[in-house]
Amino acid sequence: MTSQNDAIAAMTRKLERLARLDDSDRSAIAALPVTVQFAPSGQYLVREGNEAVNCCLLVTGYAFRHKLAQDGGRQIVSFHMRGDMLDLQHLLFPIADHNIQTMTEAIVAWTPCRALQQLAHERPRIADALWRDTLIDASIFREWVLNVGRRDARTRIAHMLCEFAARAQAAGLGAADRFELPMTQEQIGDATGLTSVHVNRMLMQLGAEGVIARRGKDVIVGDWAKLRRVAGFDAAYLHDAA
Amino acid sequence: MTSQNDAIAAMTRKLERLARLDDSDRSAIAALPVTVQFAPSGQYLVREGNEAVNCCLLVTGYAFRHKLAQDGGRQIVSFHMRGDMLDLQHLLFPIADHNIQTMTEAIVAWTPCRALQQLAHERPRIADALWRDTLIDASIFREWVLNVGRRDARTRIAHMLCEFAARAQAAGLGAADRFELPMTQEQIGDATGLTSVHVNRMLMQLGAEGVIARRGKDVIVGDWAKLRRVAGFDAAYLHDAA
DNA sequence: CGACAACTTGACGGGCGTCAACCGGAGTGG
DNA sequence: CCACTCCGGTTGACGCCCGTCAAGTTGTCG
Repeated sequence: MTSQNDAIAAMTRKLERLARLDDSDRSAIAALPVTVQFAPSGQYLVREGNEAVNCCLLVTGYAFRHKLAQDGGRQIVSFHMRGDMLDLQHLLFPIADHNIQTMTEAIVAWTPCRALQQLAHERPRIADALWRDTLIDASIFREWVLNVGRRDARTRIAHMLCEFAARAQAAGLGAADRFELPMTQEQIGDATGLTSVHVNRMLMQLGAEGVIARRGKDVIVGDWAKLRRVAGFDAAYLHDAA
Repeated sequence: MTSQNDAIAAMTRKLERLARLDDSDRSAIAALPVTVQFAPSGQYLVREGNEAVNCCLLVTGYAFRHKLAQDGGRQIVSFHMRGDMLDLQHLLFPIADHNIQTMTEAIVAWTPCRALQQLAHERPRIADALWRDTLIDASIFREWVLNVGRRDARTRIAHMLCEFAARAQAAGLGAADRFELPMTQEQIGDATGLTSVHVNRMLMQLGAEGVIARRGKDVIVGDWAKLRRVAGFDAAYLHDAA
């Protein structure tokens, strides 16, 4: 019960940041049929090739999208956190073209794609919000193409840290100079097109330079200006999603 | 005059492939205010940081999107051809987050973003078509992240060729085994995260293996099965846009 | 406290970048 | 009509960043 309300509240908060909603929009969102589910770490939420019937909202925890190359190599194409809607990329397609998997324990809320589509058809402001969210995702994908295509290992990882920190803070997670980095170094490697060994080398180097420090899964940013400089990070591509 | 009709026809054809339109949809599209422009090769159509007021349709010719890294490195994030709408990625944002540039001489048609937005609000089928188009672009971005992140040089280039051939054919350009490859090897390098020198080496190698042959700007595919195998190409991510 | 995943570190090798030279075709101007 | 220029393509030599392999350490959970 209460977790359903949490889910609705999370979605409303997210959409509210993307477009100006009125009360009737908010009550239409509240009327969505929602099923809440607990998911352990590593659970698949969407599988490539399967039909995406329900649309998934991440209420708590972290998840990531990934695709597999023919040789078995895995490429993570985005990370997701509390409040993110994970299936809008599939909203108008029958078949999923990538996988989504939890990275930690998570609570997810499912709602039928049909219901969301209908909401979008009836309510232009909600349609705009959903559409804008998918466009921000697309902008992030483009930045990732640049990241893996044209930056060296140290820069790539620094950039990934900047983006994750910015988004985490926008989602109300972590503090200005400290946030949780829930993924393993192998997952960082799969996101940046590197191996876990080399990710480790670069993280150690950034640590030795005093740019970041690590306490367990937490990252403490010692020098934001330098981290941004190393990363070549400009948050414009996040379009105020952060 | 006639080129305006060409532009409307091209857009209608494109949207028709993305959603089922009726006559009223078609006449609404035909009523869009359109300005047709000739653009020489290398012309910027959209600049990062500028406001995207008008939305651009590519009537003939080729174009590409790109972003610049801090060190001056350029990453091309997509190629575009006849019939593609180039600004839907900016439709709901004030500021462009990447550049779009022609790759050949081109004819482009401009229509106010506002007019398209309004059309989308009034006509759910057109909204679906436009939205679906942006989702396909996003799916292609994800595949490119995989391409530059997890495939070696030869595979990357082969994959890029497969995608371009598939999309060109869907756009009614080229034959089953021969198509124009309008970009320079440096542009191929910027799209695949390689240098033009290495692109050349790989193209020569694919030629020596009999997979492809080149006649000027044209590519002749000698062995489709092998090219697809080398590339690890599966067209599912194009979602029948090809 | 044992098992297992994740992290850490070192040695070595290769794929691709860098630099440099040369070639070939298309456009240009005398 | 030919010489000049320039851009793009082609090829070789060399070196480095990062992958690979392997061993050891730390941390966590049962």
